[in-house]
Amino acid sequence: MTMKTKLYHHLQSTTTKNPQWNTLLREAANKSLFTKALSLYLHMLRSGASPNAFTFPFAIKSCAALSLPITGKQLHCHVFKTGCLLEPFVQTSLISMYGKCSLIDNARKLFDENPQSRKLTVCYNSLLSGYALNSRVKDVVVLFCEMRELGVEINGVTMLGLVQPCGIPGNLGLGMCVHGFCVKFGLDMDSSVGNCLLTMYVKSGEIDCGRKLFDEMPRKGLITWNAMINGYAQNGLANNVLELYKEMESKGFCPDPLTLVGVLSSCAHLGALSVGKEVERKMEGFGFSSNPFLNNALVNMYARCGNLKKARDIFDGMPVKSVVSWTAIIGGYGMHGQGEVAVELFDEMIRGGIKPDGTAFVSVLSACSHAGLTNKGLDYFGVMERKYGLRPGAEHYSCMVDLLGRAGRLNEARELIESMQVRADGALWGALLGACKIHRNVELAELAFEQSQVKHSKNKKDFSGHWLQEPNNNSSR
DNA sequence: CTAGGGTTAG
Repeated sequence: MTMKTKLYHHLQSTTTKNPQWNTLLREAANKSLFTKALSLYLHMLRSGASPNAFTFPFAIKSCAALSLPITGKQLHCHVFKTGCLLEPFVQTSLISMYGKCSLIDNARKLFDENPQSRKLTVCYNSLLSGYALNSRVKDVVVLFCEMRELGVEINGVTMLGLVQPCGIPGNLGLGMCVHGFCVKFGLDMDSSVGNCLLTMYVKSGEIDCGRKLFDEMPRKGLITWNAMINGYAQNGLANNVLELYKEMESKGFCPDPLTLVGVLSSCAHLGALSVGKEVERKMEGFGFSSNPFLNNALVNMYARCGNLKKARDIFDGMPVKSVVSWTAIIGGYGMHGQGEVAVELFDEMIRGGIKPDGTAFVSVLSACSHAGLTNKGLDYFGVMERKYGLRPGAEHYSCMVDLLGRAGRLNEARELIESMQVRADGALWGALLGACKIHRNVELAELAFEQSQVKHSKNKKDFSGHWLQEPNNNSSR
């Protein structure tokens, strides 16, 4: 091949093949085939074609979805070299990628480096959603105020960034204020904003507010129904879940995996095995059988309903087991008196390289407690903070009090309570009271009873929302 | 830029 033909081939590949690569990349990313999208991008580079402003966003999006910050940073370099950084489509995808990879400061830097950012709603929106994802509530509010001061248009996506972080406990006051803003901007009936507000209320435990909003929403979509169903499920209102699920089906909506997750978890709580089995058949019928969320919920459902064999079969058949899958099966063995199996599984999980979280420790500690494996439980409790850096919460102390209490080691239980750094809750006093009853310790029982009667407030710290001024009718929109 | 999900003692 002569120099001339080489050059010709090169030119042809960069000019005529570029649109083809872009199309393939876009299609892969839009189908959520992110690994494929990234490998297409690499193929493209190797073939000599040069990426452009229509290439980068899809590659960057794929990094964000796969949580690959290092590849993301490399893409940032490529963007810089090709001079596409000022393209809003490219810039917003980079900001979003940094936000999703928890590199929010990089996102901010990118936003600040481009003076054009402060004129565009989409740039603000991408940074807002990054702050929201990283629970940086104050930054969200400050940025929103800045938008209003500069007169940048506010749209539904802006409000999503504002509403999302209000679902975390303690932010409900701000959330209600934000809801007011949505109404004033006429965006509360925007379906995504409405769904987001609904989720915010149910996550804050304000299930009645959520239901009111749900009933008022004029155009309820599948996501709306799912948000309400899962809201009930997360608040332990399992009967409401089944009722609403029935209503949803009667209205002709077809459930998707998210619907069925909430329904299955409620079946688990109610011990409603027959409904659970019906859901399992539906899963198979709709082709959701390999959904890991649904399989975790299914393992939990069978375990809680007492069918440990079925739970174990599903668990064993799962190709990828997360800490949630392990927690479900460990808890299942634990609550049915097979603490030895639960402990073995817990150790097997650790040997397999899965890091236990606070919930996994709750399930193994309670398994030890039920099976009388007192010292084993004490070992786990010790290792929890020392080895895994997990600070025990009230729920862990409750398990420990239960564990020590059942073993008759009431003084140790008492000492443990006295040494606690977290506030005791009703469950802890209940566990102590139960132990006192078994071991006939009247004096300690009196104390436990007294304490268990104290109302344990849910620690709802309200933001006053005074950072936000009332919106003027003449600004924005 | 873009709304909804699984596991947790008593």
